[in-house]
Amino acid sequence: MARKPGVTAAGVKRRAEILSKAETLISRGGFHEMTMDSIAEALDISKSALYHYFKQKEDLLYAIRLETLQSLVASQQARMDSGERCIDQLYDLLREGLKMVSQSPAKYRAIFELKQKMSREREAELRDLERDYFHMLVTTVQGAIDEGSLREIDPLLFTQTIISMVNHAQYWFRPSGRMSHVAVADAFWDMLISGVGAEAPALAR
Amino acid sequence: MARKPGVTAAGVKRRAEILSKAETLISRGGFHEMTMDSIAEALDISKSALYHYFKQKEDLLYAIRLETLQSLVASQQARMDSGERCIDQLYDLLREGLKMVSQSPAKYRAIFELKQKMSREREAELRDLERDYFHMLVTTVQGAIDEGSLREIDPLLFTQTIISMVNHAQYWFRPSGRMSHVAVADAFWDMLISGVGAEAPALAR
Amino acid sequence: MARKPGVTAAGVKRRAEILSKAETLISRGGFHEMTMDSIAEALDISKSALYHYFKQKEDLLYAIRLETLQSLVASQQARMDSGERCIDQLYDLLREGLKMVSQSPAKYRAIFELKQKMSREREAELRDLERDYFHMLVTTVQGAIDEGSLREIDPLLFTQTIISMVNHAQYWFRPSGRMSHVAVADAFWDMLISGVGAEAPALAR
Amino acid sequence: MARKPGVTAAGVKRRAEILSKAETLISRGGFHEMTMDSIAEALDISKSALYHYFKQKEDLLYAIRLETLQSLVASQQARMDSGERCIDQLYDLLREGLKMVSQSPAKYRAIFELKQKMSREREAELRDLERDYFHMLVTTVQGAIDEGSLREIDPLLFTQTIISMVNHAQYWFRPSGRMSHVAVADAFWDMLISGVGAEAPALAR
DNA sequence: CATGAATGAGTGTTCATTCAT
DNA sequence: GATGAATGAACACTCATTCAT
Repeated sequence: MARKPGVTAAGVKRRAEILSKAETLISRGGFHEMTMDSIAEALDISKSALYHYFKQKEDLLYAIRLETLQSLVASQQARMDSGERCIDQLYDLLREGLKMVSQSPAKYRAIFELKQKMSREREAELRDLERDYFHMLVTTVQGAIDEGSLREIDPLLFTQTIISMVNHAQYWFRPSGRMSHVAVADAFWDMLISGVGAEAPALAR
Repeated sequence: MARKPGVTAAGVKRRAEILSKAETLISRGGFHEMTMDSIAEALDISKSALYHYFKQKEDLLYAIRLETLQSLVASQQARMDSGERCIDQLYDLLREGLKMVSQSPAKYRAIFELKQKMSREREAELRDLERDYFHMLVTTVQGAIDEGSLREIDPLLFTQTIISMVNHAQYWFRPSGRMSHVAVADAFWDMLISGVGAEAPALAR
Repeated sequence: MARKPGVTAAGVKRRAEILSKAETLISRGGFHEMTMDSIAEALDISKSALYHYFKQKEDLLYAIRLETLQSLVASQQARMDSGERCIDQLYDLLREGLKMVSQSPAKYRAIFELKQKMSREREAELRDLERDYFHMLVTTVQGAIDEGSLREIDPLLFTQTIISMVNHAQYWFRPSGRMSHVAVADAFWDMLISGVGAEAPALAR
Repeated sequence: MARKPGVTAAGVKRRAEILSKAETLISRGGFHEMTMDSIAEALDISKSALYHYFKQKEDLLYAIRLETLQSLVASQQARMDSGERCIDQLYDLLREGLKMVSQSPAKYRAIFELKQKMSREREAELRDLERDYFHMLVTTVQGAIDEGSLREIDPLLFTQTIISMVNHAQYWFRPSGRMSHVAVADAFWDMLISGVGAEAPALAR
């Protein structure tokens, strides 16, 4: 795990501050804007102090991705444990996802753009976690099919569709725009569930 | 004018080689992995030769984004001029987009992740081009509604949905996977048009 | 504050070494000959170590000019506080100036040729210091007039004359030459005070 | 001599344009601002064309210094041939010098700051020319002493004094200031000839 | 725990110069 | 004569990382 044990209370706090600042720096300017120097300067501590808590830059990246993924997994687990219908869980996922993207794009960048520069083992570990998360979602989609809420579609592709919508929102959604994130979620959901075709689905192909 | 590049046939070729190599480097590793050094080394030319064709790194980025956007605009324009039904144009867009993403992810990174580090004017110029492209798509969606192929949905959100699907595919689609890009396009299209809800749309909300 | 330089005794020493070496390099070859590389190499330290003490080349230039100006101001202040007659202070200024120019031309280059390439604020700050120094000299000249040692001449022009003599000496004076710097100062002083005209000043105009 | 023969009339003109532009670039920004690139760009010709007329940067510098010195020598020679009294020639020298410095500081920078980076022979050649010029001035000063216009002073030091005044003026004189260059010349001249001491020369030393 | 000192490998960029056409 | 192509050496500056105290 390679984490410095936050023995002191102050130490634990510091560690959290560092992680938080790192995320902030990633959120504006992306991956390469987050330098050890900039973190140290922003927190007004010495670079050496930084290396006390994270002995490599990779450790920081790893911690961010790990915690983000774990929180995603935890939220979904909570939904799955809630007894809600699967179809409702999926709607919640979409809405909460859009909320998160609009509030802290860094989180999503962390997941999708930080994959580089990590040691084999850690990369594998995180990839597994991601896979676990993806499987949870797919399972929920399958559950929605089984419970009769969704028709017989490809569960993987539908999962990717939801993720696409959420993830891509970071590039266009503005909280100050004409629609709230809830309104967007509802509109997306309506299109997904009912389809966009006219009555007689005179579709190409 | 005393300008440099692309007067000689050899020069034109070199410029193209550089651009192509730059795209390749962006496609694996993203923005910061494309260094002037790495391009020069990969093409086995001196860095100074590089600077003969592009006076700044930014110029390279600009050229890539510009040419990519222009080709996207041109394809869509071609579709709009073809006399095809709008709904069919949209399907083509989805399929061609997935094909492009799967074949050269760099193109899409170029559009969505290269936006930083550009001078005001150029950023504005590209943003306008992007807006133009987006408007073309929205217009086509509206056309599909008007021609009776799509029901009355929000044209902007549906456009974003298609773009999301295409763009996000760079993160998960593998040409060697179980489905071809055409199969994915068809499956996506089916979900979008017919909706994913079961008969009795006993949906949440 | 997390600032770097000059906390350790060793650090203070290094900083001084760097400044000194920078002055030396400026003295032979002027502004552009003083490169960060050449300083680092001459001191046998890494360039990064240099940047530990001075974050920009400009900072080095600034430090040199600042310290030089401050020492000039301090010397003149000392003379003004000494109770000496103003006329004697001016002679001292001339003699000390010639001494300084002959011993370390870099100091004077620093003042008169390093003005470029500095940020607005710093340039302004140094310009103010220069102005202060100039005003001190002018005040002393005026004092010499008031005390009856000089006739009613333009104080500014006479101040410029003294500065001219001192500054230009860097281009011709050699300590190994036929006259010592004291002899030069005396000869200059004699010409200035008594004038160079013959008895009957049969001057042009 | 190494000059490209300006065979064509257009060629001669080009050469002059280049020299002129080079001087302009030196005048603002000093020696290192004059790059072969900047000259070529400013004149809208290719760098290769530049190298047609001056095959090294040094040739340009040499040409500038040479022509400047030659024109200085020529002016002084003209004065010496004019039959004017030596003392009047010296006044003219001061006034013309101040005029030149105020109008084109580049000329003076060329003389005093361009000395570096020149091959042995050329440096020697120019140094000789400078020496010749200096000797002409010294001779004129001696002539003024001999003709009874100046008292018995050190001719070399007085010559340096005049040069100092002229040369240093580039650092403080502004044509738009309170005094014209003629007024400055007159004031300098008055101080020099009559001296600045009060009646009873109760001077230090 | 924390700091300042120090480093090596880049990273974008400039510049004088050469050469084939 | 003139141009575009190409180069190598420098240059200011950055960044992740190590170490003694």
